[in-house]
Amino acid sequence: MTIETFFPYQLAVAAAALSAELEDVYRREGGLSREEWRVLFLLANVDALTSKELSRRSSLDKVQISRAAHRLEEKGLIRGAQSTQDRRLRDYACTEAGRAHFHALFPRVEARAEEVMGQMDPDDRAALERGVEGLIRASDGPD
Amino acid sequence: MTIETFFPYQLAVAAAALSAELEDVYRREGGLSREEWRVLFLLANVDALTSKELSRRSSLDKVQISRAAHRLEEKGLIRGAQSTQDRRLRDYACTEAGRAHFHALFPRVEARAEEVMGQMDPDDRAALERGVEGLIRASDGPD
DNA sequence: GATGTATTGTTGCAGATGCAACGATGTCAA
DNA sequence: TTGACATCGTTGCATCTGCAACAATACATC
Repeated sequence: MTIETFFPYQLAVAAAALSAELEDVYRREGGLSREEWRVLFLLANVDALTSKELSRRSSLDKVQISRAAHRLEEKGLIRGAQSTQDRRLRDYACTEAGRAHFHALFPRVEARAEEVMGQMDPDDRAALERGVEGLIRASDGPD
Repeated sequence: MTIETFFPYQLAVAAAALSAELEDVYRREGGLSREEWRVLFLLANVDALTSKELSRRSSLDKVQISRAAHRLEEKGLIRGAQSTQDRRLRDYACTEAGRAHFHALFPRVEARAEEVMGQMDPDDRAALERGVEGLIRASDGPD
């Protein structure tokens, strides 16, 4: 048994490779960290989300959300305010500048992803997409 | 388009979930960081490897290898010395304690991986393994 | 050999990260 | 209403990480 054939290692390497490609785009061309990218992604297509929902849907913890949101506010890409329904939470929404920034950036990120995924055998690619969904179901599954 | 259906995000989440499960084992039960785990994994099954080979085969850069190797040496799990063939490099080898530590730890890590992977539909699992190999080939491919 | 260039491991340092603690707020039972 | 407990966002702090610089070594060319 060598590490190159140990499946969890293979999965980590494959995911890191694709992630690094995309991060190269939204960091260099968009000036965003991975956490900021995820938060902006979530907010760009909806009216507003609470910090709690952002955390759950981005797979980031509350500290990461707090810090990423601060930086995005400083950049003028989102704005946040104390929630009126539960004053422990904060409601976040995209600014127009944030929406524009995201919609300018997203096609480039998507294109880079396609550059990598497009090199795969189509059947391998379909298998990967199916398998990843299966693993996600198994991970947050009913245990 | 929401982030939950964006494939690169799904892949990152799935990989992070499995990785966190395994890290929980080799960190808590083995006292190893992810970098230390990979280096020990590589050295446990061979006579010796140079720092350069460790870096390439572990997908870690030279700084990470240098620091992980230092910590493993402090713990008495590996030993290193300047290579005689290329004195810029270092040769690393497992100690007996290191080999014993790894072979006591590995089945537990493998078992945890099986706990997660075993919850997958067998066809999904086969698809995942095939897809990951395909993505790795596409990543370090002939481009 | 001498010299210039490339590669490797290590280290310093600035920035990022994870964790625990804290105050503020909400919830629920009495 | 009061009190006990839970949840949320933020902040300090210790640690980790990535990046650039550096010294040592190897290699190619002359």
